[in-house]
Amino acid sequence: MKKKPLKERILETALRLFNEKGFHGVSVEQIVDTAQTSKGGFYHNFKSKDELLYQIHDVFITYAIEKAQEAYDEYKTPISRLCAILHSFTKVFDVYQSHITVFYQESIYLSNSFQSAINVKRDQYRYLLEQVIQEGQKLGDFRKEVPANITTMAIIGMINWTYKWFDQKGPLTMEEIADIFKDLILHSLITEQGKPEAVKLVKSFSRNSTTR
Amino acid sequence: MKKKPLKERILETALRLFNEKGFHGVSVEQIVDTAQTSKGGFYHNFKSKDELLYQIHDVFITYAIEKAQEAYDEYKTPISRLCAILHSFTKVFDVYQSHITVFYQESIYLSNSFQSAINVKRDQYRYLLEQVIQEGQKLGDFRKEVPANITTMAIIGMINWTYKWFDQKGPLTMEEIADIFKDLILHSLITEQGKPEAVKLVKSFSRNSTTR
Amino acid sequence: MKKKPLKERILETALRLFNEKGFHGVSVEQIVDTAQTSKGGFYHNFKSKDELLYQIHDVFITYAIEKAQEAYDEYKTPISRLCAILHSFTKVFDVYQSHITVFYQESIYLSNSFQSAINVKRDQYRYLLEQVIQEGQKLGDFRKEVPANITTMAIIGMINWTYKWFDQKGPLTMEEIADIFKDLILHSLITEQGKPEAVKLVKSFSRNSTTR
Amino acid sequence: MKKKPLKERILETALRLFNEKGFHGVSVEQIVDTAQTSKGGFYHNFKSKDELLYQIHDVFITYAIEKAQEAYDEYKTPISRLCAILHSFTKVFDVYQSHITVFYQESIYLSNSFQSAINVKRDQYRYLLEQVIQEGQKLGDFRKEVPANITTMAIIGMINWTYKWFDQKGPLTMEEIADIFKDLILHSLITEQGKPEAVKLVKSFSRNSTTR
DNA sequence: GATGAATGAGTATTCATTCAT
DNA sequence: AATGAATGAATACTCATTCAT
Repeated sequence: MKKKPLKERILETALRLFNEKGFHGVSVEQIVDTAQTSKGGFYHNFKSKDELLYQIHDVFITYAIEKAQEAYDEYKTPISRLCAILHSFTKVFDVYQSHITVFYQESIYLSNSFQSAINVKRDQYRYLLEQVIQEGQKLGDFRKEVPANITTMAIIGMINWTYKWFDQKGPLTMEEIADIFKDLILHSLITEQGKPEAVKLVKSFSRNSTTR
Repeated sequence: MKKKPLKERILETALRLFNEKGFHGVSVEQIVDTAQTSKGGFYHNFKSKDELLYQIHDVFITYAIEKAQEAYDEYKTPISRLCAILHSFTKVFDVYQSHITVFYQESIYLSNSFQSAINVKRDQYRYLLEQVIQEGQKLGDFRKEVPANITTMAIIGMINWTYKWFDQKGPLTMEEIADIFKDLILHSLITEQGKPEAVKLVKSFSRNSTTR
Repeated sequence: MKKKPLKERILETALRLFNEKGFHGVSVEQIVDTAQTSKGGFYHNFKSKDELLYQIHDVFITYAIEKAQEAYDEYKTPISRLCAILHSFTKVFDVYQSHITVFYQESIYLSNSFQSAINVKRDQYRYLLEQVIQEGQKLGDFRKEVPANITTMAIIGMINWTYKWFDQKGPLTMEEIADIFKDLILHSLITEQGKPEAVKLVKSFSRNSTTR
Repeated sequence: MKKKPLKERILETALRLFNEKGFHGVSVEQIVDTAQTSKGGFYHNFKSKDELLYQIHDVFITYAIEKAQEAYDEYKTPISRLCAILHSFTKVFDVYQSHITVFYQESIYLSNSFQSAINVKRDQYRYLLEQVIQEGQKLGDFRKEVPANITTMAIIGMINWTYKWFDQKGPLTMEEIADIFKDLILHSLITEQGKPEAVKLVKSFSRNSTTR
């Protein structure tokens, strides 16, 4: 019956429960009962409930950076890279939706040492995106009027907030939403110079250009 | 010495503490000690710790809707209304930054009845913004290619996320950030038809138009 | 029925139980059950089980110093002072036998800060006795061949060890035992010069002197 | 690398740890980690943590009795026997200082059956010393005014208490301390008749006698 | 003989809430 | 209105012990 190793079983169970009721709404007892193990089994695998929370954070943020980095590496122009990074987030979302919720909702409760470990990776993610925007501005594809750092945070906010409202069973898939985000973000940043490339990546541009 | 009424003192103290350590990181005892009152004083004013959390939520969301509604009412065109609503958020931020953090961080821990009360108001806020976007699309000022509801959530995410990173002592004021957001959002939505009006509201448009 | 204040009731109950089963052999639950109160009642009065242990220590050692100091102050010669201090311990024993057992048995488990607080007082007690012996050696009443500090520890050992074997229901009272200790100790320390005074304080000396 | 047999390694490690932190301050896990073995290795050699504690007790008390008995057997007069027994304790101390601490500190936590096994040997030790004193009193070497049993406990207390304060790195060796104890004890017990023999065993007596 | 994952009863402690004063 | 002593259910965590390998 129980195929999966205990540690994994605990992690997944905890994740699901945290996602439903929040970190503080779930007791270790509930976790071990649901995961069909014992207190001992839990603490044999995790030093504390806090460490479990950290691991959930770490799994997600590590994966998110990895996917974003892959997206960055695969493409060579700022516009295509930006689109690819936005798109990469849909993959993260597919696999780790629950992690994301827990990540943004409960990170305040991580103990200090765990928190700084996470912040390092969080910053890496932000930095990657900011880089792409700066490169785009340098090359003249993106408007220079908006500061790269604030723009980065605006985009990150737009993306991250989806964890609050995205519904798996809703009318749109995460991929479709990502396409809309790409559309909005490219329109908000692109210069005349960048439009030809954008046309290939976002449908609405073509119409836009032809209309003109 | 203690000028303010007890209830207010408790609310403010709790808010500050919740903001620093999270709802679950603060006990009623800490609140009453810091607010220089007693357990009795607390429970005389609040039915439960949960109700206190609710009141914090309610104060903020009520104020946010009010300001957004004022902004809506004061202006008559979608473009100016959108700008005004974005701007209104800076006022909310100035007064209620701590509330906002608690609101987005801890709402999961509100008991069900409180949660639905809050959700009603939360939806009102969202609806107001969505209305403006739909009106703009109808009138041809905003692009119809992007769905109004997703766009609304994108904007809300962009704005709300600021509570995670905005720093009072940072280089930019909330007002300056709001101007950047206006710039980004208008560029992402506006049509050729809307540009003349946008020019008056956002600096960068003028440059944009003349360049062309 | 319950006349005594809760804190006192908990202290006495805990003391009795610790005395019987040792600090680690008694749970907070057992204490509160026996003392007819609740976990909350316990922790309202004591920060931790450790603090309770500390208080037991402190009550005893404070009383012991006080009685020894009184004995010291009441008499003026080293011989009479030594006898009085030995005698004072019987009073301490009468009132605090259980405390003593816990004190010597469990002090290793006090947390560091508590431990140093106790050690300060423990040293005071030792110092008082050592003073008396040094004074006696200076005046020529006590033999100078034995070092005062080791002699002090020998006496303290002799006295303290009684907690391991003294039996309230045994054939001898603590007072009678103290008389025997006085006898042994004076004989082990006294010089020819000191004997006249010792005669008045310990019976066996008279016989000793006349026989000669 | 690991020359010693596992059981011995565990015993020594446990002893050291118990000595530092007390029986309850050390977990089986800490023991096996420090001793570089496993839970299984532990329970293969000891039925329980309790049995390990018992073995520490037993090793020490058995050795102490053996040395005291050897001292008793080697000499034939009460005075020389008393001195030899006091001296024998220094040997025990050299080899088993940690055992002694654990013995006196933690014996309360031995389970009943183990406790009675230990008490039998403890009584043997006491009995041996009491015998010597009674013989001395019978022969007229020791004063009859003091009861043999209380005197025995006084001596045992004096000796045992050293485990609380003796410092390996202190100014005096255990042997020197034992000499002082011999001095004090003989002075406290000896009669005129016994003095000639005591002179040979304790330096200060000679001075004493000549002075007279 | 040896391992270490797993157990689960037991522990100290916290904390929102009540209520007599 | 205000106090703070008292409650007791709930919580995270420990640890001696077992057992399949």
